Amino acid sequence: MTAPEPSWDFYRTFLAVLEHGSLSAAARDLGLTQPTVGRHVDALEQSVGAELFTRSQQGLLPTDAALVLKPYAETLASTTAALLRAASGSRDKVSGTVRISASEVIGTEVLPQILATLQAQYPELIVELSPSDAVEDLLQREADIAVRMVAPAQEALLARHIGTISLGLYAHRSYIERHGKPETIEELRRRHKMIGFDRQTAYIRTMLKRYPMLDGVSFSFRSDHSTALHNALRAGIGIGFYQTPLARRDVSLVRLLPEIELSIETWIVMHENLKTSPRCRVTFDALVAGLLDYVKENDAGGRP
Amino acid sequence: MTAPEPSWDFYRTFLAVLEHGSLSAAARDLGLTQPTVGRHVDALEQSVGAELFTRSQQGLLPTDAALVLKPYAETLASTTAALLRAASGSRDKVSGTVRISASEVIGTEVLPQILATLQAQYPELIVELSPSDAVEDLLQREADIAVRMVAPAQEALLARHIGTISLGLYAHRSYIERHGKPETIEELRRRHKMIGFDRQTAYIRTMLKRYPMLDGVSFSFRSDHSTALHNALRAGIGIGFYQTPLARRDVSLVRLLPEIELSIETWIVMHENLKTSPRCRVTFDALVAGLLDYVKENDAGGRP
DNA sequence: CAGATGATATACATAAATGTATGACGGCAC
DNA sequence: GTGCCGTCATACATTTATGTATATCATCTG
Repeated sequence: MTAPEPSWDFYRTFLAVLEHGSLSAAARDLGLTQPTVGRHVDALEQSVGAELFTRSQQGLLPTDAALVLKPYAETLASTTAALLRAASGSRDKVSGTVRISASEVIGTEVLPQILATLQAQYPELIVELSPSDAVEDLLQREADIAVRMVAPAQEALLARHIGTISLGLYAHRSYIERHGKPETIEELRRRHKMIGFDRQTAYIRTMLKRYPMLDGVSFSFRSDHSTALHNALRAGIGIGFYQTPLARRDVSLVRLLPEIELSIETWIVMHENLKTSPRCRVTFDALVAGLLDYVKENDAGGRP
Repeated sequence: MTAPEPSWDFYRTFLAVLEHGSLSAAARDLGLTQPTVGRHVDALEQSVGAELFTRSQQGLLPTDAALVLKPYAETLASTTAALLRAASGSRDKVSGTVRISASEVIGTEVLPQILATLQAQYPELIVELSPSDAVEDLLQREADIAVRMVAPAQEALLARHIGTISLGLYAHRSYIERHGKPETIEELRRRHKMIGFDRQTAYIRTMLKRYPMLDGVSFSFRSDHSTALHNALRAGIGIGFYQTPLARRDVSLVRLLPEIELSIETWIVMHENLKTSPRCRVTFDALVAGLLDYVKENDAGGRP
């Protein structure tokens, strides 16, 4: 009755099929062949006692059962990846791979510089940077180190509070030239176009909670992609929130309504048990130093 | 240069070798043979580029590298186990396996009754109960449902606050007959023996913080094992803290110094994405109902 | 409608992993 | 010391898993 525990490799194959939607595509990805992948799926279905896919000739459609199992398989995949990262590099030298998770803005605009100097110092260090506003779970080992905007509430995590990054309203010079400079919130609401996020993110809710009078502003451009938003801002499409330290680096950006200011807390978080790993240690330290520098620019040259 | 990703089965073998300390023992456990296990370890060492064990003829000693990888492998094992539990049972019927983590006291003294009625109702439900004071990590899927004494600080978890369990000082009637009944804390400190935990647990620290005058009481019996402690208490060895609802069930236990009272908060916690699983759902609900009943006994027949 | 493409399924040959049998070494009890 | 039991390592046979080749069907394109 009790089927023997399936080969753990079946889970890898299962996940690949789930992600690619066909045996053939999964086989290409895994470096196997289509019959083998098919047999793996058969065997796994046998073991778990449930149909995982409804086969058709244009691919495989996952059943509900397969979707239930998907997050587990994803955990397996991220854990094996983390294991291999942990195994990479020796315990004395700074070498091997470290995976960093950060928000899109921080990851694309701030971290590259910091990591560049780090890698100059440690040429054998390989950095995987995952700029994403989806929170990757450190406990599930999706990343080794994370730059986060929420306080970590986890025992097993080593967290370092960096400070507060301030956000202000900015527009490109060219926008101001065409539309003028709003001097009051009322003007902003009535006569100007804003740039914002596509979804009601936690960030937006925070903004409205702090500045309820902003409710009802019209948006001319929405995107979930931070870089696209920033490029839209720089292209003069409209007015948007921008991290103050970043804005200072671009002289063509003009601060508007300086009384409006949001702030986000920043932490750097790492697994407790990675602190003995030299590559994670130095990366953590470099991120701390670099981001402390970054938040310092909040007020540099600010109201004198 | 880049070794191909090792078979995920190697991790399972690796973990078994780590746990059993020898190729042969691991092979027996896995239902493989010793040469196969040896080859798996060889292959994994090749893949990660590090020695994992120093071989000797009385077994294999894990290297530092192996110890670094151990927690990852353990995560893999618990995840695969959770995956199989998730796959067990259909989505309509209450069947399959659910794994519950709880403290030793709750797990041994309180839950069996609750689970008995649950299983009478759902004969196809299989319950795995892990009574342990080590916190099993729900995010790592070591358990499906946990009864916890600390507030869960995790987004992805569905938590239900049960209430407060009160703890009081109790002794068995036979102890009182022999040593008398302490009427003051001073008497307790000077003339009585207490039963307590072996280590300085968080619980002990809480106690001393709340009742600093208890510092310096002498202990006649210490153990990390809650059941052993309670049996010692019932055997009349000494005075100890006991959960009030439990003590009420045993008429031979006498409450001492009723002004001394500790309380522990109780939560029931489950994965967010398990709430669609009928077996987890009904188990969760049964635990909630049963433990709400249990904490109600705190004050039943209390100070009138 | 014909033909190219991409999908799964099956039959068969091959390569790879596993098991069996055995040897060598070390600890432990008597 | 001797016998016994445990360990790992190696050589060889066998089973198992995998790859190759092919058939069949669906979809899209011209």
